[in-house]
Amino acid sequence: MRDEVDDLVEAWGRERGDLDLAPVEVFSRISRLARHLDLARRDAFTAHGIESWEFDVLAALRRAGAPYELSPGRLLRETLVTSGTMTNRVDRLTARGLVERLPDPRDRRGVLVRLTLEGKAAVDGAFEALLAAEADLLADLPDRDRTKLAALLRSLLAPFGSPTP
Amino acid sequence: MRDEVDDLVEAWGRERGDLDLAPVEVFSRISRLARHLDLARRDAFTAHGIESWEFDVLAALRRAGAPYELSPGRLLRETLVTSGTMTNRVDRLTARGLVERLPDPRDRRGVLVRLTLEGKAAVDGAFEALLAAEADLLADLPDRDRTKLAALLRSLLAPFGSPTP
DNA sequence: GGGAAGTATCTCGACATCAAGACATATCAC
DNA sequence: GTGATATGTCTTGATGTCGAGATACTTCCC
Repeated sequence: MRDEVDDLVEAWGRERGDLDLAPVEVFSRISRLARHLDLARRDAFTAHGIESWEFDVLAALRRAGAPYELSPGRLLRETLVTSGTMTNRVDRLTARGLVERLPDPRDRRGVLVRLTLEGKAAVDGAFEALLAAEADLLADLPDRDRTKLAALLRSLLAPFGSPTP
Repeated sequence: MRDEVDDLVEAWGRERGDLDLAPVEVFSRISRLARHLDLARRDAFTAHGIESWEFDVLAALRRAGAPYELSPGRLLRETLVTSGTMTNRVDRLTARGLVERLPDPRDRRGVLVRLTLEGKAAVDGAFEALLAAEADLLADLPDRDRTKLAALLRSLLAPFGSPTP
């Protein structure tokens, strides 16, 4: 089975036969898969009326467990966006009634963002749809290969370290 | 070795133990690796004075082979951006002297974008830097594992088909 | 306690991208 | 040939993100 990257590597090989293109075989595929996944995610979510950036925020709150509250600072570290962006996102999610802002009782500088019941329902539905769509993409891969793939990816990802201190 | 996604899966497992999280083990790692790679790319390129979007365009021209010419339409299919974006990018690359616009001799609606000598030097230097940076990330992975990883990724990517008709 | 430094959040301006439409030229059917 | 449709590129307006700065509160140290 041939893929887009085989073409890419072939073209580079013609032009720069002097270089070792082995890294491209791995990383180009990862980048391209990530792009296709973004589109698949988008599709899965629009069926549930939410967008990818909304899912990112709601999912972080959902994973935190009851009472589904996190500070904006924690949220921006989880989702890797800047503070200005997070303010904007929380504004829009509040307007849609999926989250609400509360004063932080332990720090009067701070705020807590809390999932509403409606937000919890939305993120749970969207997550199930996402898992279903992703499971489809893995349908042809034997369990054994899937496990091996996850392990190899882990060994590449682990050195980057966790972004949540 | 533990990675960010192990934490992620653990958190989801606590909250939604009813779901099969196997797809997350694969696709979350791919998405996160892609993000880290973007940053690594950015670093490798800034040392050579160009930005990631510039590399995407210049590399497409470079891979095409001499005389390093492609139409804007072809470029936007290669780089997956819209036509407005490509117009803007070619404008800026032209201003920097890395590419030039020529009328297409075979179609008077059309234009050809051609790499300048300066552009060719820039993209070649940047590509070598990128390969070096990526090779570093693979340093701890035995050749055999790297090959296996590339093959598994290919089997996921192939069904998406080639974007260049 | 009082002042300095640190932390948390929000505001504002700049910018790259997208989506839709405008315009010019090519291609096809008759 | 002529008209209708398709194609290729550029323009325009809206939007989301980033980065830097502003503001408010807390914490640390003397």
